[in-house]
Amino acid sequence: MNGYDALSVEKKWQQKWKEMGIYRFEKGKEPVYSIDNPPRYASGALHIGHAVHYTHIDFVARYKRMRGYNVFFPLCFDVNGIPIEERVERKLGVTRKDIDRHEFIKLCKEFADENIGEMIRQFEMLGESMDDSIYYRTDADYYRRLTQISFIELYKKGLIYKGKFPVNWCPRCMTAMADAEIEHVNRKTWLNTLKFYFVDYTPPYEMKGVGKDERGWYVEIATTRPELLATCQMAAINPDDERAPYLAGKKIRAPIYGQALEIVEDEKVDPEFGTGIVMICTIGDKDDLEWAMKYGLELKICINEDGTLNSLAGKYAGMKIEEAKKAIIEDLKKDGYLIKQEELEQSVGVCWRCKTPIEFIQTEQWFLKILPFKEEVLKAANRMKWYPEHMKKRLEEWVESLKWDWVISRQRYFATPLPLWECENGHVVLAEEKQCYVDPTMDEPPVERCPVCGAKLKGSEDVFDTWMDSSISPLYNTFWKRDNELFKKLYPMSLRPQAHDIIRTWAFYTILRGVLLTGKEPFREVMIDGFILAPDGKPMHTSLGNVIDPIEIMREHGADALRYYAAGCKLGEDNPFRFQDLVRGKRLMNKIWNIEKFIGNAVEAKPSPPRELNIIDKWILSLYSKVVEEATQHMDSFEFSDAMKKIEYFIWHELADHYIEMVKYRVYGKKDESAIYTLYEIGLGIAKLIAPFLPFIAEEIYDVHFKRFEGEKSIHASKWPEPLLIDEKAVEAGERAKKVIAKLREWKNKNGIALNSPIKKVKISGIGEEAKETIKETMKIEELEIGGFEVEYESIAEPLYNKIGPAFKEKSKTIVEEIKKNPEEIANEIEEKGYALIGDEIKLDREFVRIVRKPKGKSLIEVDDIAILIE
RNA sequence: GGGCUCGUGGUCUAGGGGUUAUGACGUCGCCUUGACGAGGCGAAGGUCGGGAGUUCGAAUCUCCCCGAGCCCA
Repeated sequence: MNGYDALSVEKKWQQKWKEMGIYRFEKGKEPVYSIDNPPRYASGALHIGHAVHYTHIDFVARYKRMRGYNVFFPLCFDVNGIPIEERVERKLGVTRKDIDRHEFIKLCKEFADENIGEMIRQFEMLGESMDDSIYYRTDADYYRRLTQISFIELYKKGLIYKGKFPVNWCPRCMTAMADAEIEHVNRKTWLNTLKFYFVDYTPPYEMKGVGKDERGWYVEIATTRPELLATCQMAAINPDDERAPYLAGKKIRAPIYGQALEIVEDEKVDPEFGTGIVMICTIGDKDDLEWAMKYGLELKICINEDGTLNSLAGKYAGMKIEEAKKAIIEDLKKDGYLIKQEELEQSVGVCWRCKTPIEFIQTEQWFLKILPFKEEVLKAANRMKWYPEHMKKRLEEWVESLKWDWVISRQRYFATPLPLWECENGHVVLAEEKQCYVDPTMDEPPVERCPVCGAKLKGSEDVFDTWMDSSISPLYNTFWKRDNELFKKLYPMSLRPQAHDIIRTWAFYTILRGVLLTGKEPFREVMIDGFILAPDGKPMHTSLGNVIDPIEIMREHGADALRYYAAGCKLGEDNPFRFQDLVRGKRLMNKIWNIEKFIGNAVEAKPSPPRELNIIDKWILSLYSKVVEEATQHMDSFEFSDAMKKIEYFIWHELADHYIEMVKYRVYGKKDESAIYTLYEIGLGIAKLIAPFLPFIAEEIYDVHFKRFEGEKSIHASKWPEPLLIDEKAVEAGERAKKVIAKLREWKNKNGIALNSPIKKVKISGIGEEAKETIKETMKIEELEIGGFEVEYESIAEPLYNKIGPAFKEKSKTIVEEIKKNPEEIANEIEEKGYALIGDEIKLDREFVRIVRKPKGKSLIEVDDIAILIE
């Protein structure tokens, strides 16, 4: 009855908050807490992982605001790159090469625009307190301008170069790809075992993988890529292989093409794979490339940009890779080179969008030097605080393993253009900073002709890898190149929140760019989130049918319920989605709602501190104050689940279960000023404590019960609570009263007595008088005596393991056993003599045991050393 | 194959050297008392993925194995 109606309340505040505009960053106001909010990729629906991550970020934003910070938390979208191009291509059934470049870009922008409106709506539903007055999108001129300016600066510093270099290439998308864009999938393929005849060598005897036929002796080599035979330059065998002494250094001939290959020893060769001897083409996969570097092989590439073979491939030139593979296998068979074909499960690098296998090809690309800056990046990473700390290791491992520079150019359309023109002789003219944003495919160069050779200039058609855009978000956010004064104040940013899958991309590139362009790390703290898994603990996949839609969850249970789940997800860990958390969250909210209703009914005017506080009020205020302290500490280190748990336990199991029961007699009718004051302070305080987590219900509670007495128009513009008082004596007395009352309630329950039915006479021994009235009134005891009856106590010794262990080592076990066997005797002995004798020689001092007093007798109710007698 | 992380009652989770192992969801029993039955009281249920080791003592540390996640190869 009168439960909390989340859905209608949330709808109301979504609307009102928009009108109120309370989440505004104010330029110049200190102190600032700035969040490098991940720009949401403008591809469409919010998934549950996004929902939880952005909710975590919102916890921080709301908390910091309440702590008095001027919070910078932008509403922002990432609108560059291949996924949007892909969507548009698929939607229109075309490839971008079919339409005009600028027409295509326009279509991409329109596609993004359509999504952004819906995504803003989703953020509102979630209760995100992002600030739309500092809105940005990464495809806007004002943003791309910075990408270009940063390129110009890096170029002038000599960190950019153009080079021929083998790059990952998707033959379908016709673009170079960063390693990060490559997915690995398992595919079935044929492993072909081929004969490579020796040039002029006769092995001493037949061995595994070495055979002889009418044409002579040969080595068997297994390969999945026979179409690359033309570029084959070496073969290798593991030095531990027993055949190595006979084969290493010998020469063999590649089938069909006939070039001679030397067999080398290399421990990277897996002796178990195929025949244990591999052929090395310069560029088949990354291992090949490493070998090519290691042995200084010439880079021979037989695959073109469009996935056809070039003239190196001889008669197979012009064929597509798969076609050529089939043809060459036919020829190998025909010519007697093919020994056998086996099916093989193989991990293949594919384009993350279109799943076409990636090839290495030689292209002209632009590079940003990163290899010389590994140390600096690591140092910068060390100056930042990582939550959780172990995430930093992932970055370190990545940086240390880097082998080549960053390919920053792409052959795409929907991204930031490189701000440069080139002449036919390869001279480069950079755009001027003031020209940016500039699109060299449309705009004029700053000079008419090449200043070096006078040739005509042509605008670059290359665009940037979108990480070039993403990794300047802290520079954009701190007004770099827009307002130098602000930049000096705001950079580095306070916090980078992100997920653990892009440590090697977003985090790394951002730190690198920050270091290269400013000499400083881009943020002070990094908060790394894990993934949200399906309820079954597996990653969510449409094909597995285990996808959870956050929008549906919110429509059914409300955003606060979803946020309650998010609060239970530990930072940095992968969490399965838990429907049970929604249930618990809703119950908690209902509980809080009713507590606040009780408090609201009791309070008529804003109470001032009373002349004297009741001891029970001091008790609950102390517990409350401790929770405030603990929650604050947890929030400061992004331990949301710990904070939430502490707050929740206090609200439900201290405030509701005990305090409110104990205070009712002073509220009904009497309006005790100490009680009203306490209820008001805690009622308001807990609403504030839950405000970052459950912003909707917190606001509604504030609006209904507290706003008329408080100054702020929204709880989210109010101050985070401070501890009020901590009185250990009151805590002790309150805890004892709580135990007595709990025991009496339990006793009533067990005896089928209604909780509010009176008890005639109760005697209690073992507590003081402080809380006598509370116990008497709460339990409706007509006559309560403290003391007033003889209780026999017995002392019991309990072993203190952490004391006994280090002192007695291997004898500890016996001692503990003895104590457990005769707890009373040992306690008595220690109380009399100061020590107890165990066996003949072990003297057990008082410091090794805890002596507990317990009432003796069965007709009593006992809690610890308290005895209760009901007559 | 490598780096990092995780594996605790039916389910999810806390705890990361000291011995009745936290709580939630679910289950069972009792209780309509003036904030709340979306509540209260109580109960059953785990020996902490498996194995070995270090230690007086291990869910907690070390090693190996098994399973999972992310990234990389």
